[in-house]
Amino acid sequence: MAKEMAKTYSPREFEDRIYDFWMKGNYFHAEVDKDKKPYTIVMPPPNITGQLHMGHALDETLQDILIRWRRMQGYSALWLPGTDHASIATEAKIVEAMRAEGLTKEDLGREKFLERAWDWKREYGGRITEQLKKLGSSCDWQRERFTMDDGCNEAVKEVFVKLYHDKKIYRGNRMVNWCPHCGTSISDAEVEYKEQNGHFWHLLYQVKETGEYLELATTRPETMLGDTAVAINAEDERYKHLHGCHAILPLLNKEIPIVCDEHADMEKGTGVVKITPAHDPNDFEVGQRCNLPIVRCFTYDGHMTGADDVAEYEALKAKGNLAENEPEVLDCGKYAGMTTSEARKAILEDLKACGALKEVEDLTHDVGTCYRCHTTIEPMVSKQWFVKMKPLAGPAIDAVKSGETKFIPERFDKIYYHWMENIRDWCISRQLWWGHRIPAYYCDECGEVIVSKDAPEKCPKCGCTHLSQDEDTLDTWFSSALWPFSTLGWPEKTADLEYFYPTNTLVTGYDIIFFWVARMIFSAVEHTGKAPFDTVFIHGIVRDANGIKMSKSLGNGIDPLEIIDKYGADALRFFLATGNSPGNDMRFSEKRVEACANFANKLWNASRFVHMNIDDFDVKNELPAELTTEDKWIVSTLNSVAKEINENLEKFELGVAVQKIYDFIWDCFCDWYIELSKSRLQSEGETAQNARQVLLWTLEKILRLLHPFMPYITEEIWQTLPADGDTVMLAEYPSYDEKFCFPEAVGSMEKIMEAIRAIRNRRAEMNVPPSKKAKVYIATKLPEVFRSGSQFICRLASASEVEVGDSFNIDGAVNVVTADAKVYIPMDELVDKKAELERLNKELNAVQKRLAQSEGKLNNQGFVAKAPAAVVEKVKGQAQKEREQIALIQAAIDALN
RNA sequence: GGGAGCUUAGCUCAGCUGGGAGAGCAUCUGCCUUACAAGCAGAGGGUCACAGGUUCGAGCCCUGUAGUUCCCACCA
Repeated sequence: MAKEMAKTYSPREFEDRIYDFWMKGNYFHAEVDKDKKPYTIVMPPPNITGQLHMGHALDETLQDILIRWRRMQGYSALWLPGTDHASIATEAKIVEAMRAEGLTKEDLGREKFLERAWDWKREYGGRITEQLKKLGSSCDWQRERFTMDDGCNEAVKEVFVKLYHDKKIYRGNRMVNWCPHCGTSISDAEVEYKEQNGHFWHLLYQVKETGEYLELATTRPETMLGDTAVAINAEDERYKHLHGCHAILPLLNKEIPIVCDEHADMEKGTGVVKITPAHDPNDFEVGQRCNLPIVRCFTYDGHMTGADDVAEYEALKAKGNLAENEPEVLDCGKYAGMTTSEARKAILEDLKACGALKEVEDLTHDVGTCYRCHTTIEPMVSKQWFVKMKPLAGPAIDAVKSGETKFIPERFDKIYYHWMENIRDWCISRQLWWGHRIPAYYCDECGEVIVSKDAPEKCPKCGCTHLSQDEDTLDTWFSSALWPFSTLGWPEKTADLEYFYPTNTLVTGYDIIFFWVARMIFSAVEHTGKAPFDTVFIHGIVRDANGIKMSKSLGNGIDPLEIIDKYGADALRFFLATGNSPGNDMRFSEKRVEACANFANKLWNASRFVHMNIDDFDVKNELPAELTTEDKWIVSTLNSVAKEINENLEKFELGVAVQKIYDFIWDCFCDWYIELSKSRLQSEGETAQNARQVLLWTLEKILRLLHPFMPYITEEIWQTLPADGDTVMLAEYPSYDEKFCFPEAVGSMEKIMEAIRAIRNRRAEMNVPPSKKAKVYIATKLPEVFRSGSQFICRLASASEVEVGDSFNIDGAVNVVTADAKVYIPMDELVDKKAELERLNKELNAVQKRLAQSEGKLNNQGFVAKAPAAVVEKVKGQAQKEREQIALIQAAIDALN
């Protein structure tokens, strides 16, 4: 029955094989099962462009631990995997690949480009999921989804159309963040602010009416061509005489009004601000308030506008298709066609030449950059689609306030509230081809806008059949926001949706709370009426050994696959789960991974030991009728550990749980129980057989307990043991059981262990090798306990013989005092009286200190009156033991003198 | 400008509702004790950043300070 175990632990030999075994057994698949409770996790879909990194490894490991634990507890546990189409990242990859062939997007056209993109997806999109499998992820691969598959597309269109008709999606010219490199607008959340060294250029604009010069400062002088006003504060005494006057824009010699607006802060600089409504968010607002024209002087690919751009604008105007806030376009003349940075240089030179540049000041300021390509963002007025956030944010805030969804750790709810409460409308249109195309159609004839899931045949207004679909696609996060329910079949009312939704736990890093978590919450509340998950379990990022964020550009990333190859997936998982507390960053440490692999090796060898002892016998995986003290101790300890681990997991304290399993396996099982069992195993008949059964039973429980954390090794070992079932994955997770509680046996065992430790300690201090055995006398009030433990004292504390009694009077013996016993080890030749006295006095001192502490508490009326009775009792017990110990040590000292 | 986290052994970090400070690595000592030298048995090492406060009792709760990291914010 029992299979062999390989002599050495080499994870490479079995991890892939075990994963195949699970796949073949279909053990990851979850079904609607009315007899079970559902437990659902939807995987944060990694980008199809992605390579597995430590962040994924952490995220996946935490999810897999939770899902495996719940599955073993008997839940119908669904972990739904998938990938994200990652519009900007993927499109950039494909464009880059095309550049090598000398092709541009425009050369190919939309259709051909998309064909390439899908080819690319088919070829590389599965790479990341294959890598996830290496970690042992027990996802239901039958349900794998993609954010751009038909189902998700259906959900996206449904949501878009619905929101449009509810007036929660609108289209218009607004200030957006424009990335000249990616050639698209991006949302506020996608802008990363980075501190950069820059300059403050002080310019002089002459006032037409008075001839005086107004000094104003700017960090972006090239925008001056688009200035349509100069603003001052209405209250500013310095400039009251200028109300209604005009300034002359240098270089263009254009007359622009001097307006009064609250934006001009009297306390800052000169109190005069240039206003460029087309290229600055604040100025756009000023423009709206003061009714200023919007003049655009940058193209959407980061150059200065010229005659062509103006012609385009004029054509649009002639057709009567100018929308509200449509910016006018300036012919920048000599600057036309320059990049914005080239234009900056040229303009500054010209300003200097004409005396309009007063001075240059150095400064550091935060500059918005694109989170994908890190190009400086140009704020631009542009016609885009937006989601109106105010009506969505309120209910989403309530979902967390009411506790329907809770963040772990809790502090992240504050971050969430702050963002939601101050949220601005979400720009969702992207000037990209790879993504969900916006389901909006325009009548070529009358300009009517039709938003519908399917392309209309004719314009409902004028009947014209020439309609064209909006060229833009949606923000990737628009489809990710629907992920928890679109993947379960929404908008259809499927059985899956009914059973598995709302999902239970969302596991993700704090870095995408805004991008994703918040948007899933408001989307789910809006469209399903329910929060998408009950718990958001937040983790930090994995940094390198020096605490630096791992990044491609720094080249300090550590490839999880290499680590897996070297130490095994179990070791990596165990490392990621250990010492990692919710919401906090962690450092990668190869040393610690190695320590985790050593732990796996330890378990491997312990299992081999059990095998050695059961293979030639018919051993049942059940506890014998008669349990010895040490049996009861290990069974009872295991029972309490199982209880605590379940409690810790319920509270998402994975790191704490993992530490407890580690300690139990290494200390309790390996270092103590196995050692304790050896003498029994050498005997005959029932005694040995019972020991074998307890060993097997305990090991089997250990494998179950550890399985969610180290799935491979536990499965590999489990399958060599005589146990019921095909896989440890589906064995019941150990939980607290009152019938396995043996507090008395635990107490006795601990006393024996304390004595053993004390003896070992003394022997080690005196450098006595284990081979030198000595008789041990134990004076105690609990003779039965120590008599029953004498075999262990012999074996584990190098005693040749143990004699237990009330008291002994032995000269020239080494003394060891524990809380419950005084131990004499007669080793005349080794006893150094002076050193022995010194040690005893040191010990006496230490115990006296502790007694003083205990008595201090007991003499404190406040403590006795207010502390819980159990605590007071405990301290009383301690004080009593301490007094006894002092007496024993004192006696030993007296005997030596 | 606002907010959050962190500061515990030489290093990296745990420490769950307040009730005698822990792990891994490193260091030192002794062991090949027939599962494991990727090991066994021991040892040393901490004013829990600092200052107040609450409490019978504080690493843990409150206030402040310092250092550090991060997030948010339209400051020209």
